Amino acid sequence: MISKQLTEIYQLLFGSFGPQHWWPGQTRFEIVVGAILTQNTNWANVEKAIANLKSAHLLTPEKLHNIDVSKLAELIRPAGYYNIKAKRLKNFLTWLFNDYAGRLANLENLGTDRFRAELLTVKGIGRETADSILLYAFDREIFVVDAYTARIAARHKLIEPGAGYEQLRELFQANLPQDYRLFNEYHALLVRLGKEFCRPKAGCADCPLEKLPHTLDIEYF
DNA sequence: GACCAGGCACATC
DNA sequence: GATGTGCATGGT
Repeated sequence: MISKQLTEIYQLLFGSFGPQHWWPGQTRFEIVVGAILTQNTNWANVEKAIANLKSAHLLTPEKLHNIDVSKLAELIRPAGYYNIKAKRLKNFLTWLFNDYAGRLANLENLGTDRFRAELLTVKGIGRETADSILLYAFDREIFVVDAYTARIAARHKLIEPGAGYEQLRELFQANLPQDYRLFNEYHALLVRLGKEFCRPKAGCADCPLEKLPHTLDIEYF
């Protein structure tokens, strides 16, 4: 059974790495901003951008909604793709202010399906970003899929090669206990594993999943 | 200097 | 629906 394999993987990862304390962010808004800034970008660079926003005392929906997009772009420059990401942050804020009075708390009333669908209408918020916001900022039972998740699932033959985002999300989401704390920790552990053992040029020596069935010659993407 | 990093939108077939 | 491209910084 898939659920048994997923549970075994989780136990091996947690036993080896321990709790990852995700999401690394002080406030719900900081989590949302981080989710957008980390798109295809190393987290260390995102931290620099967020530090800039904090230093300028701009890390609130009101402040970011009101500052000039070019000023915002300059502040988040270390995160890379800074022009497009500044627009994406603005798109989120425009939606938040137009439809929800600029208050994240007003989003709490949304059912998860509706919430996800609405996030996906914002240009610049795709599936992974939406799901990260839902899980890590709003404690919704949505499993976040990223490049590491896909690599690891492929490497351990949990899913057919070529599976898409929704199939991967379904794999984890439907075969685990419905607990946002578990989804939170599991995804964080997969990223930890991916960074250390399941990336180009990384070896499998001392990988916590070394003894599980796997293949080395997978395509990275 | 090449390669990579917790994606996404858009064009094109 | 699948595939290709632009977007950009900072670490290895």
